[in-house]
Amino acid sequence: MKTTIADIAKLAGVSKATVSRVVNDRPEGVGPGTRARVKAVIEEAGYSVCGVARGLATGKSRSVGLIIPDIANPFFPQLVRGIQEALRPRGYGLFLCDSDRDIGKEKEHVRVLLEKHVDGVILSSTISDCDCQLDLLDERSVPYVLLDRIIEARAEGAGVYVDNRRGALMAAEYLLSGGSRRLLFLNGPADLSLAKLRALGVQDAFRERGADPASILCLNGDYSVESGESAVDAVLEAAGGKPTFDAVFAGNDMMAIGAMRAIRRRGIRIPQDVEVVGFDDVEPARLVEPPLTTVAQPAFMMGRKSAELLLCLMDGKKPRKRTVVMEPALVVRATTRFR
Amino acid sequence: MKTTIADIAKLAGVSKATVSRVVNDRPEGVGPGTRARVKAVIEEAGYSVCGVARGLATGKSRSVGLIIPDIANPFFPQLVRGIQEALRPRGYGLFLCDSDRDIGKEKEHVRVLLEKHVDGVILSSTISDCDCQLDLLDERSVPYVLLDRIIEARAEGAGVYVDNRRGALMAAEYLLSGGSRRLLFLNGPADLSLAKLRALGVQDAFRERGADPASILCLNGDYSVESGESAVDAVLEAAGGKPTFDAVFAGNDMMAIGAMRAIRRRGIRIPQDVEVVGFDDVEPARLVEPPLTTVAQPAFMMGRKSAELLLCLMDGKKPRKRTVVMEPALVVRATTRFR
DNA sequence: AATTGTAAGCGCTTACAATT
DNA sequence: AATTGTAAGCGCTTACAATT
Repeated sequence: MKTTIADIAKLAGVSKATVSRVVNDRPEGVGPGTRARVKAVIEEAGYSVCGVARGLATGKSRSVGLIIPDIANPFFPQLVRGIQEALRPRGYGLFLCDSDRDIGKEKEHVRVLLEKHVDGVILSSTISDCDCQLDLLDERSVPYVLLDRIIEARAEGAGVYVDNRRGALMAAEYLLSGGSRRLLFLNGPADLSLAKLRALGVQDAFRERGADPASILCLNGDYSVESGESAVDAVLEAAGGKPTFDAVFAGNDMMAIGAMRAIRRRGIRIPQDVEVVGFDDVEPARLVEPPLTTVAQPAFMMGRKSAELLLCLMDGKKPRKRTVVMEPALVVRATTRFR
Repeated sequence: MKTTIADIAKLAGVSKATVSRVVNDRPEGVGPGTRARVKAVIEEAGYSVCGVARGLATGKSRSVGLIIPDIANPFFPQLVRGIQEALRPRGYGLFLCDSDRDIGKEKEHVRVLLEKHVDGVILSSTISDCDCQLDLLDERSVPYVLLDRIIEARAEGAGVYVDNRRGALMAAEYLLSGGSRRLLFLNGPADLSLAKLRALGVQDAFRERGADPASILCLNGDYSVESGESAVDAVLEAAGGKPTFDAVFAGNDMMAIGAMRAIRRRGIRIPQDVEVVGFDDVEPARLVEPPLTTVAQPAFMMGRKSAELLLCLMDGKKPRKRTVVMEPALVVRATTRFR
């Protein structure tokens, strides 16, 4: 049977209030002798506080929810690791919710998290033009921070992102600098804000170089290897197997890897005939042949920052910056030619 | 401000008990007219039950904890997906805990989960010869199921595993059948029960073929690409760059991929000079060059099964089988020669 | 018998009072 | 002023009683 604070109180010969004070390490309000005695009894009895009773009394559950589109995409586990790193020392639990790229499930997850009375939510939303799930959070004034995926109606809200426009610009510029001109831009879903920003970044690079942005062949995938592979395959098929492009820039590494497969299957050489650049720098990027040149995101740091920001919000403090934008970095490997 | 069951009761002109009954869909005990009226009021007010108050009243939190060694290892996200699939329809929340391959953190996570009053725990432990974390669970009679990682002292307890011995046997047998005789067995950590079972499986295969199990060169890695790469590199270095083995069987795909890198860097050909077989069949396995032959684990199914088993235990029912062992399957790709 | 309400209780926290 | 205790309250569920 479980021990409660009342049992400890009786065993130590003090009131429940006193036990509560030592359990919560309140510096004021308990004499040193009493504190030691109560601590000994707690240790002895193997008592640990009941979080749900405490939660009901304080209105805080010491848990947060994380909603992501797809835990199988290796970018997200890094986010999770960063979040855990920030949360663990504070004793917060993390509810993981995979929305499976389905906005309906995402909303459902928000509802469940609300029932669980999480103190805050970190959201990497599956689409950028819907904020109804955030309305639910606002109604209950549950703080949240957006992570990786901007939601356009809340762009000014708390969030942690990479500078997507700049990351895409870096990739496109690098490709242009190597002489590539006919770009196949394999972007993510068109309605995603980060995809739009990256499209702008690619156009920036073209304009800077005096190249025509209208010449960019832009396709959309869903961030899976298959979507990248089939999109590029369709383009090659339509052109009779000859590449109508000399460079591919993909919205993530998995699609880039898919593109590489479609390209190499046709006997087209990477990087001699076609250069390829990805985005994210997940582990598979450096394992494929040839190793993938990509725009790295500091995923672990982004996760950690988002949790720190949320912690700050949950403490009722004003963060110095509500929106933090992190720097991408081009990692040159072997799917691009030597410059 | 938040609406409570008392607010709804007042608005609908009924007692809290009645509201509670309709919220929980108790078939008996509420007249159809009342039920409809209360439902309308709930809808109108946007009320949702407070899980923590309910949890205190019922002693159930409708949440479970999952502890895994490393979410960045692509095998585990599949487990997570399977678990979520089983949990979501029942409205259970999932606390994700990454032990970071550290038994100390693992124990700490159990303590935190106990404070959160989870109704059950799924544990993929980082070592096999310690069950002190399970003692904590037993003391509070919190049901748990072991997943993927057996803990030897509780081998008879609820658990979901793949048939590791048989999986290893299949891999070794396939290598022997192709004529490979000098095996480098790149196993996982030696104290892991599943690693011991796989070692037995490899020996079984050798004995069946009349080969000498003592001839197996066995090394241990930590399931990372780096550990596989450096282990094989050290062996090659010691032998002056010439392979002293004609086949590698690795304890997971990531180590197999590391081994491939070390091998190819020396100009040794796969599969002509050395065959390689992995374990797990995670996504990177089919993306590397050449695509990796591997022993597939039904990770998604294993996750789902473990959650179903836990659900069963939490409902206080006796599961038909406390231990479920799933079948591995050899997936032949291109790191082994054509048979 | 079906419907509805009363009231206690789940295990904590914390404002306030009482004691030293 | 520092230490300790009293008692109410957090928002539910549910056994039991009361009503129709």
